[in-house]
Amino acid sequence: MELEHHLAEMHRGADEILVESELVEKLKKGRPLRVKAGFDPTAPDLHLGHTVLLNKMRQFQELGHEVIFLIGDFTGLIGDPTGKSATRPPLTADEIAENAQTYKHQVFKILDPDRTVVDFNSRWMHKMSSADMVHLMAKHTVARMLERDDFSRRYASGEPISIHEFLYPLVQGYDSVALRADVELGGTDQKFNLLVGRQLQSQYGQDAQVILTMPLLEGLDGVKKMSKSLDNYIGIDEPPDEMFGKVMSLSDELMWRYFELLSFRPLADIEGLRRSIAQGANPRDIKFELAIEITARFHGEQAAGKARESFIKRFQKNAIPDEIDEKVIECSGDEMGVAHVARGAGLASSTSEAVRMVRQGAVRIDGEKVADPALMIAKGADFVLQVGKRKFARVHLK
RNA sequence: GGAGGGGUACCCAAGCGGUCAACGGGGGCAGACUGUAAAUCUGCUGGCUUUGCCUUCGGAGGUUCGAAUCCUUCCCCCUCCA
Repeated sequence: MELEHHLAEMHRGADEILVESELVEKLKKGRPLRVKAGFDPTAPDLHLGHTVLLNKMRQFQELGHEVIFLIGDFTGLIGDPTGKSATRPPLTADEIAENAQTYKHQVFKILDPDRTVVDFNSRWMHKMSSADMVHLMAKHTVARMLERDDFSRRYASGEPISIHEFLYPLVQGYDSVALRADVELGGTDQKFNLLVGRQLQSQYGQDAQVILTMPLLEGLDGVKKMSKSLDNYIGIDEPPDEMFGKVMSLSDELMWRYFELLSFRPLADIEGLRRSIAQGANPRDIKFELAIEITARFHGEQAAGKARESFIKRFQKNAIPDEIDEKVIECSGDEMGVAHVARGAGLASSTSEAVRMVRQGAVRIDGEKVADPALMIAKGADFVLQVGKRKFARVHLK
């Protein structure tokens, strides 16, 4: 009974569990499992996409298992294999330590700190000798490496593959050996690497880990995976209003995906919500529920409620939100052009862009549309400046 | 080591001496419409002291009244052969 419940929980949201029978065997032993999940040290700003995995880790903790939050600082030193940009400068020890702190701060909004071991793969990788490294490399073949989708695709289409990229799966797999992991969690894109871990463990005489993959969460665009570099993410440190607003901007279709992967509500509940829309409920109201649940998780119930209020105010009543940033802008002469003010207030990234915004009718002062890009504002003025639908600032020209 | 192909704005991709801040597509942003969204339509999409000026087509030089386009050289990537 107990076992079946365990398994059912583990299956929730999961894409694959390999090999399930081995998982059952491991569970039957009755001891807590060592569950590993690796994270990249260079991107300590977590977003909701990462939390899909964190939620799963938390679930394992709740089921009584030991979770290892592994920071791949060694792997990070090698450099990003898929990055097109110039080689990433290696992180210093200080930077890594700092990132680790940020990680902890963010991760423990979801994980239970008392039941989480934070570790770094440099702990064993730095000690590894060149000879050991050669031994490790000897455990895998080029042909098998090329089985990996992205490698084979790149190879076939003539894109470069650096030798060191082959080290990635090996090192990650070796981490499982070093940690004697029973289970490794990861995104579906990690499947290959996770499987290498299994293989290496057997070759090093250990029981192979079970792997559990979680789907990748699509970003705000609904197509590509959520990522910082694509700027389609919701960061878990974002202010409540921002977070709420972003969830509300999801398309109706995408909303269900978020319910599935991020909500803690029982699946039956979510089915109920779907039915209510079929029966004529406004999808917007259902989206409110999602936005509240997610915002409350990171900012508390109260902040979530407030975010909802200001959202309604801003969009449904088209009013100016209560809490907006105040900006004091230094005015050198007697007056200053709107475009400069907008740039100065951080509402446009360049003067040229600000001018464009005005021409497109996207700029408002105290709710009034600005028509002339050359409009001058007198020194000492106080007003609310709006660029587009969501960018506001209360400005004082000093 | 040899032969060939290629490096253009966020991405893809035209252009191959002036009319090029650079066609087209994607993406993004804005406006209209909506339910906030999607779809659709329209516009914008290097910067600035914005009816004008400045910097951009892998880097550096050069030819020219004038270069993304021609020449030299360097760097990088790909393919085939060894």
